[in-house]
Amino acid sequence: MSQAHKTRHSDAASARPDVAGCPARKWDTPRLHRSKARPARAMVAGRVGGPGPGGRALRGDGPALRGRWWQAVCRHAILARPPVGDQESCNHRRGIMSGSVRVRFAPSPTGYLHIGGVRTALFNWLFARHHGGTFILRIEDTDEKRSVTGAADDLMSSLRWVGITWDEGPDIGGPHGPYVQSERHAAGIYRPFVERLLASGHAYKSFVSEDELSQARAQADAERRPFRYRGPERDWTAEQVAAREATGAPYTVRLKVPLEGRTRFHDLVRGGDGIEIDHTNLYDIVLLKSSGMPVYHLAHLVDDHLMQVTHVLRSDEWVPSTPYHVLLYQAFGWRPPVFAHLPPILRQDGRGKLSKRFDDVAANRFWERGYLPDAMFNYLALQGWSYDDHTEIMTRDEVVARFGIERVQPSPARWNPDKLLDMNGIYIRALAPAALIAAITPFLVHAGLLEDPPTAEQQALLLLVAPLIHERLKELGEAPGLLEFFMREVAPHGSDAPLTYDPQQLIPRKLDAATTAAALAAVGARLATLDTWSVAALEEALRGLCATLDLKPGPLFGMVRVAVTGRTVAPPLFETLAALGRERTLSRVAAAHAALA
RNA sequence: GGCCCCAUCGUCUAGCGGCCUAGGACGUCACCCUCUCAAGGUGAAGAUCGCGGGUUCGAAUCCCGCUGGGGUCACCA
Repeated sequence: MSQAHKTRHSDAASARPDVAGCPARKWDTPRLHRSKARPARAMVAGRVGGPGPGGRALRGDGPALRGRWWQAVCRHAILARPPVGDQESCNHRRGIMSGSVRVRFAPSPTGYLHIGGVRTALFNWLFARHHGGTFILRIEDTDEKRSVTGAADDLMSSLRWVGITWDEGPDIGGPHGPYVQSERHAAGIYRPFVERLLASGHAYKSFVSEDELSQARAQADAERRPFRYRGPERDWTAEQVAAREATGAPYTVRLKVPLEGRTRFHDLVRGGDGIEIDHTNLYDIVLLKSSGMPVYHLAHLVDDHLMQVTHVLRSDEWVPSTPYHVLLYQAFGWRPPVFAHLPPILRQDGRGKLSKRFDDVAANRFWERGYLPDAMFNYLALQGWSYDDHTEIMTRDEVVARFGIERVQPSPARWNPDKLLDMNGIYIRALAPAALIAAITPFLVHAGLLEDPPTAEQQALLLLVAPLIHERLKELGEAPGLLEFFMREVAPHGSDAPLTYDPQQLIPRKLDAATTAAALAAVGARLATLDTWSVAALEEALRGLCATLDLKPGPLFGMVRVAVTGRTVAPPLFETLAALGRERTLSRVAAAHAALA
């Protein structure tokens, strides 16, 4: 696993961090390696099948093969059993095989996109790319009250940042546009479908007011019984409805859910016999608000049908409302898509879903926190999906080639920032030197350590200094703190106070101020006369001084480190001195010496 | 509360009836390397596979019950 990965993020490459305000970076081919990792038997390309069920990854030769093969067959048998009939189900299979898989990510623009949303988008994207299908982005903004202006743009840049690109979407259009529901509503797309349901008796106009509803709900709560609204209007005659409508009373359109029976649907992630719900647990959901705007249940379904979506991969929380959707498909006489409900990502403390209140998970903030998109991509791919028992670091292409719903777990994952951080470190270390400099420069500029753009002199310094912190970085945002003393004559940790010394730090353990001062004076004298200011010469000189002063390297180098950097933790000493230059080194050593007087 | 889903080390996971005295990774700890910190190396601790019943010659793997956790019950998505 130590050789370079040659192919990376094919179609995502050009869409890299062009996030608003996000610096463009140069993405060299990283050398991903971690010597601890095994030679990865799973990396053998032959194990990864081509697209389609027949060619899916049938890994694990030997006894496991049969099991996996059967599982694959069974999963597809599930596809073959949707409620509409054999002809239709064959289409499903054909769909996957012929590469006509169509999936979508359909967020609502109610604010920032969080990491769980990105994961849902990612799995859809991976599914589409793996099967050579189409990935659609659709904005579901049918909630006038909650929609936030600018949220859609923000959300798109979050997706682009991790390298998720769409084939059809609001900004690029496509054969089934527009891709924003409010625009589709304005275009009158949904109305005919409501009329159709009304005409066929699958839906009805409901005249209850919101007040009446909340009252009824409150009463049901008080009586500790479930509230499941079934409008009395569901049995009204056409005349009754017309009469009421003539009064100008506002109404909603509700789905007339059958009072009896059960509805079943299959789920690719869970498998088994599917999920079945008794109609007595359902109610007559609103399809059309009194404002005339369709509700999610109706809008998404009409759009999925019109956009010929074949597979719905969405978050777990939609399971309870899926029966309504199935009923709606039946009412329209349409073939439902294949459902796959993705496990949620739980909060770090495990209590509930991810939320901004408890974890810092706004997707659009990760780049500014110093995360690499590749690291995020890799981490997120592993939240609920795995390849085998040991392969974790994978390029985009590898994940695309290996991804499959069969290996998506039904059980929840938990947000694990430590793991992400570790991966980020791995990806940072894999950056080529030039890529590292490009990656950290915006952070240094932001911290006021570099001009924007950096001067030639600053660029030269970066070239010298960036490699010193390369393997010490886990977040790019740590760069300013680590490099600050190269660029400013100030105290560490962002303070504007001049460089000052804490004698406690300056004086090594078991030494006193006088000895330390004497040693620093000797260091100053020696370095002042050094012939060549190079790493090798510096090391030779300082090691020589150890003998002269009868000090061990630890204490001597330690005090010089504090003198020169103002801190006890810093990059390797000789490289640091070499980069800092003779003049600044000597003046700081002198200043430290003075501080001990 | 009703309904639904889920259940392997602290966390992410491997496991598809015998390859399991349960494998890997993160995190933790120790040691090595070493001018500090990292990185790297070696090793350790850490899971009676939530509990209880079955089925089976054999179960982490299949079935049932329980418990626990999560989701959902809007003119929000």
